[in-house]
Amino acid sequence: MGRQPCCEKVGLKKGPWTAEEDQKLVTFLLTHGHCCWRLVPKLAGLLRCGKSCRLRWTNYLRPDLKRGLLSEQEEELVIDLHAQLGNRWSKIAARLPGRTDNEIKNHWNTHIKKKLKKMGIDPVTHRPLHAAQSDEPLIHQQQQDPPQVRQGRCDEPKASSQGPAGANDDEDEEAPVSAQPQGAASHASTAAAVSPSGSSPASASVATPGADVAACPDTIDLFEVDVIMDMDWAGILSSSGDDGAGINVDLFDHYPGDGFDQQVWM
DNA sequence: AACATGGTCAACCGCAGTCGC
DNA sequence: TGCGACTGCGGTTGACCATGT
Repeated sequence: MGRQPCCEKVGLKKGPWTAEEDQKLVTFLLTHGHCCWRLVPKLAGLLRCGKSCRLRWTNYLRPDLKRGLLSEQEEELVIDLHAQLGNRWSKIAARLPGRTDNEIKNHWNTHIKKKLKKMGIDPVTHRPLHAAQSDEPLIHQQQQDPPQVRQGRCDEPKASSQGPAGANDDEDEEAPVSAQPQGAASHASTAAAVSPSGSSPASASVATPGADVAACPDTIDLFEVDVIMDMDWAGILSSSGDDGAGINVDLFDHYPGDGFDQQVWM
């Protein structure tokens, strides 16, 4: 028997997020954090599944996200990391603070791939195209092993299995920069890192969190995302009913007075 | 000016891994 | 130990926008 779908599909909205939905989600997460994503949409008053909320948050709404094109340096790093890690975008993203796996994946597929091909390099093997089948050494020298990780995680037994090469599977700990994939990455640095360039088409209509920070209540340090994530959910849940169905939380109650200007988010 | 084509990127889908009971 | 629930990840899709004809 198959697993239940991640959410009851009935009545749930799909497709692009509206500014209003973004606002609800951001407001809720910044206020309460999330205990389990499944509950977030219910508590936040969204007709979305938790998965969709998580994706929207991690790929677009997180305050510590950089926006705009990858710099030359970042691009080089991506190529380098791809040569070592293969299509493990989340691992690669962990090395680029403020960038998401989705963003890097898209950039790879649309820009870097072409660029490499133009340069005569096979984007998969990172070898010169004409020598793709030969035993010629890889372009990126730091590869001790052939790209055994090739396409995705399925090739390795599992990350936690203390992989064959301990040296290789602990990228996480040796990551020079904030390797935490989630908001934990860089509270202090996030403020500086946030650069809501708003170059994305969608960003014109949705929140640009970095800019909004100042408008949020001072009771919440918006960059303490991971702290927020540890907030008292039990209390929230109990105060809002436990079946989640009849939850009726006024999201903006948590913003004292007019300290939070909803319009700022738009 | 209208249409066609290509590029970009946000969002979805489904599978795999992890955790708790 | 097995099972189910939940989360995370990578691949893919489709809508939107820009450019070319």
